[in-house]
Amino acid sequence: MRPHELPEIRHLPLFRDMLQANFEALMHGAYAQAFPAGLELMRQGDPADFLHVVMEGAVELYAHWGGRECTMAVVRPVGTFILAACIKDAPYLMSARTLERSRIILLPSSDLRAVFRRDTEFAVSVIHELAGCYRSVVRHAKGLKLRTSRERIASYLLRQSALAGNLASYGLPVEKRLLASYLGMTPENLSRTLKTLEADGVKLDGTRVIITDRAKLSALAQPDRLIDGPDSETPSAGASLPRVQGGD
Amino acid sequence: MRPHELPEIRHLPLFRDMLQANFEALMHGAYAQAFPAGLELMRQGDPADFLHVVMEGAVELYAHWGGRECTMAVVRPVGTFILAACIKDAPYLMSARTLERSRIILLPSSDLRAVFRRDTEFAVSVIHELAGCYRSVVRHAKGLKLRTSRERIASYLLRQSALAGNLASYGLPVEKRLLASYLGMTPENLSRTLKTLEADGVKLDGTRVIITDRAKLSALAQPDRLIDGPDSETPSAGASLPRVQGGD
DNA sequence: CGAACCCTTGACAGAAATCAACTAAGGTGG
DNA sequence: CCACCTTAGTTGATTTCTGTCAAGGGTTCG
Repeated sequence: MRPHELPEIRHLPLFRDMLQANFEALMHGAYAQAFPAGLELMRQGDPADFLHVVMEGAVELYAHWGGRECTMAVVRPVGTFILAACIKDAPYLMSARTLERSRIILLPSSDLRAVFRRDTEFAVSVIHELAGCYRSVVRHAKGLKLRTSRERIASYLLRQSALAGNLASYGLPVEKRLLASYLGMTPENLSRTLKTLEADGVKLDGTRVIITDRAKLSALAQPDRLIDGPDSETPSAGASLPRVQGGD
Repeated sequence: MRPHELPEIRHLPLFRDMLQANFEALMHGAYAQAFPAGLELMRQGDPADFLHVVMEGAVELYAHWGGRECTMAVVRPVGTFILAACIKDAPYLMSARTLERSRIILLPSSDLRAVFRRDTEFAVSVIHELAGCYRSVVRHAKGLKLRTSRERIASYLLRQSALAGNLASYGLPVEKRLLASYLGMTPENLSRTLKTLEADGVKLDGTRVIITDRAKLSALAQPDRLIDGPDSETPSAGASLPRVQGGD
């Protein structure tokens, strides 16, 4: 592990309140590893042996069933994933692969479970983390069930604009096909719908998003803090940049 | 609160491991209340002041946006809901209404937060509960994104059959329109698709489900423990009967 | 008995997946 | 440096699926 990484981890909401001794114990069993882009880190159904912390790069969490596949979330530095499976000592519900070359720290889940049993502050942090993850997925599910794909795209674009500081123009953080899968549609559908959205105040130039009429776009997307969420409640990554939507 | 209710609550996974003194403290601020059917218990966006424990009856958790509405879960005795919002002291993401006449116990969320800060065993229970809720919603989202509505219906019917002890015939625990909403479709769509499923090994007679060819139905539904879940991981309600799928 | 309400069915319109072809960009290897 | 290959993205044609609107049958409950 690199010298600058330890304090970065320590400052994560998940680890910042625990006793130093326990933090050190937890980190003692940890090890960092670099992975090339496109590597499958875990497959759904595998036993959960390690909590993963993304230090550099990006990781896609996805699910598959009956030959189909869909993106569930993207985790960026500094964020953690598969906390829930580690805690329950249960099989992963999602697979994970690197989207770029990534550095990831692995914490043995048995250590994790041992430490929160003796460190109440850490237990409270885990509780908050899980509650945040839970609410994040509920929001995702609400979006899928209540909004049309057109509305999901519009609100996604507005949400990203907000994350970029309410800029009218910003770059998409992920490939379009991944975005389509995350939003629950096919790439063809996304492509076509994006084109029709030009009439509603947003235009795409390659990977560049240009909001031409925010009011109009908002009228369509009807952003709602109970779906799109306030920044304060972004899941694992505290002040970082979960560009698609984190989660565990 | 009734005399028999306290031990029932005490035996819930969420409360069974905490210190007796803390359990008593928690219950001191609690009160039970009876509600008629069809009453809105809370509206999404409201502040989370009470953890709810369903002792009798049934509660529907649902979400709304832009004039639309959808069912997210049904909670039955003995189960809890909105734990996550209580912990984060954040607004509810879902509304709740009684489906039948129900008895519900309300625990002030401030007491809850105070107690798990000083009772590690309780904190660990909360962690497990939340992790279970999280995994439950992830499964729901996976079903929505990976399966067609036809497949969702088929696997739902098989899942319920399993809960009923793998009976070939059992009664639907909820109204069809609610089921449709839970499964992410319109009542009309459910009605029509159910009819076509007669060719795939399942028949409905009113509210009665009759599985005529389990192998054929399974081939269509392709039940998957990473979506449909093993019983052991049902969310809040331990050995109880979360007929649609619990959750918080 | 009447009024809701649930469920079903039909007809239709809209949305989305699928299949296929084509472009453009990036990377590889000669 | 160029030819080649791979892959993301777009576009079109088509089919399938799904939501919507409307009407009718059945049940429950006041």
